Amino acid sequence: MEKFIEYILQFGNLNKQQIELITSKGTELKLGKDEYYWEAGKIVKQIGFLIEGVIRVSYYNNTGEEITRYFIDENHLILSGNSIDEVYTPSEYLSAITSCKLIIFSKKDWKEINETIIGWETILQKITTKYHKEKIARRGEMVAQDATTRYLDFIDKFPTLINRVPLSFIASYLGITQSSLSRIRKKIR
Amino acid sequence: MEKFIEYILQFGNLNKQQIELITSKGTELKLGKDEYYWEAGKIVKQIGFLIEGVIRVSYYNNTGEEITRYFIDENHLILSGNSIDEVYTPSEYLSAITSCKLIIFSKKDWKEINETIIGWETILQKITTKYHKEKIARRGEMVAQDATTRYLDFIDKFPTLINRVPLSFIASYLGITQSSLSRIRKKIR
DNA sequence: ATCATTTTTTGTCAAATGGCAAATGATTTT
DNA sequence: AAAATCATTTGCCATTTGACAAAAAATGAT
Repeated sequence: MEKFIEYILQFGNLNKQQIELITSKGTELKLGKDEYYWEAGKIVKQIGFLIEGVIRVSYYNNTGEEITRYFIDENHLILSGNSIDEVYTPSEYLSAITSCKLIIFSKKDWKEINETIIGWETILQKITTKYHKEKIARRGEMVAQDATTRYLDFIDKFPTLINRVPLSFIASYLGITQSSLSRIRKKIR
Repeated sequence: MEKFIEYILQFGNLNKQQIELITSKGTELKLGKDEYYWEAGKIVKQIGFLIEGVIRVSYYNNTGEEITRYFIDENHLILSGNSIDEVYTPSEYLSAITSCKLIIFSKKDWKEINETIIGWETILQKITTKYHKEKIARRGEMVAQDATTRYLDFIDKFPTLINRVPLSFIASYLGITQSSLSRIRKKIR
C-alpha cells in the first residue's frame, strides 16, 4: 500500500487524513499467471494499481489474431471510465503475464476519494497525461523502424520486461512473428 | 474565427461575452506551403487552431531520416506547454504541407482567456483527452500489420488527406519507402 | 508550349520477414 | 525419471520490403 501512496505523492501532496482515507479503501488483489484482470466487453468495476507483476493489454484484430497493444508493469495505475483512461477500446483484454499483486478500489470508493480529496482530479490528470504521452512516444516511433531496431527500442524502454515476458508476446507487440524475433535475437546476440 | 468558436462549443458552453473575449484575442496567420509552423528546439510562443490546410509533424530519427509522426488537418487545436500538449517532444517540427490558415493566440492572451473564462481548463482538458485517445488509437494498431493493411487503415482514418499529402510523407508515416507505397497503391487499385 | 524540377512509378537485386513444420529446449505433471 | 506440455529455435521456401537507379508522369516557371 505504501507503494501506491508513494506513487501518488509524486504527483501532488496529501495530508495524513487523506492518506488514511485512501489506505482504508484499497484492497489487495492477487492474480495468478494467465488470469484476466479484465475482459473485453465486461464492465470494469474497479480501479487498480499494479504493485507486482506484469500485465498485458491485448486485442483481436480483424483477422482474429491476438495483438499485444501494451505492457503494464509495476507501479502503474490501471484506470478506466470516462475522461481518465488507461484503456482505450472496450475490446481490450488485460491479462496477467506473471502472477500479480494489485491494490484495487471499487468505483464507489474511488468516487468517494475523488469527492473528498481536493485536488485529486488534478493528480489523476497529471498521471493520465504523463502516461498518455509515454505511450504515444513509445508507440509513435515504432512504426518507422525495422524489426531489429524496434526490438532494440523495446529492450531500451522496457528493460525489466525482457526476461519476464514470453517471446511470443514481445513478438506480437513488435508486430512480427515469433520466428522472426528469435532470429533477431540470435543476430544481435 | 467562427469555426474555432464552433469547435470550442462542442466541448462546453460559452456565453456571448466569453465568445467575444476569445474572438478579440485571436489573430489570423497564413502559412505558405512548406513553411514551418514551428521548428525543433525553438520556443513556441503561441497556440494555434488550424482552419485550413494540413500540417505535418515530423522528427529526425537516430539515422537522420525525417519521419512523419502525425498529420494535423482542419479544425484541430495545436497546443504546447505543460499538461496540455499536442506536441510531445521538443525535437518536433511542424510544417505546412499545403498552404494553411490558422487562428493563433499569444501565450499571454491564452493565459488571460484561461484566467477569465471559468471552465476553460475543463474544455481544454476534454479536447486534449479526446485527441490523445485518437492518436493512440490511430497509431496503436499500426505496428502489428503489414504495409498494405496500414495503408488501407490510413485511407480509412484520414480519408481527406490522401489527395493532399504527397506520397513520400504518407510513406514516412507508414514506415515504408516511397517505392513500396507506390507498389501497394498499384496492387490495390 | 517548353524547359526544369519534383514526384511517382518501375525495374533489378538483395535482405528481411512470414508461413509452416520439425527439432530442440525448458518446464510441469505424473 | 519419464512423459507430456509449452516455449524457442531452426530450416525451407514464398512473399514483402528496402536500396538504388532509371524512366515516366506531374507540376511549376518562364
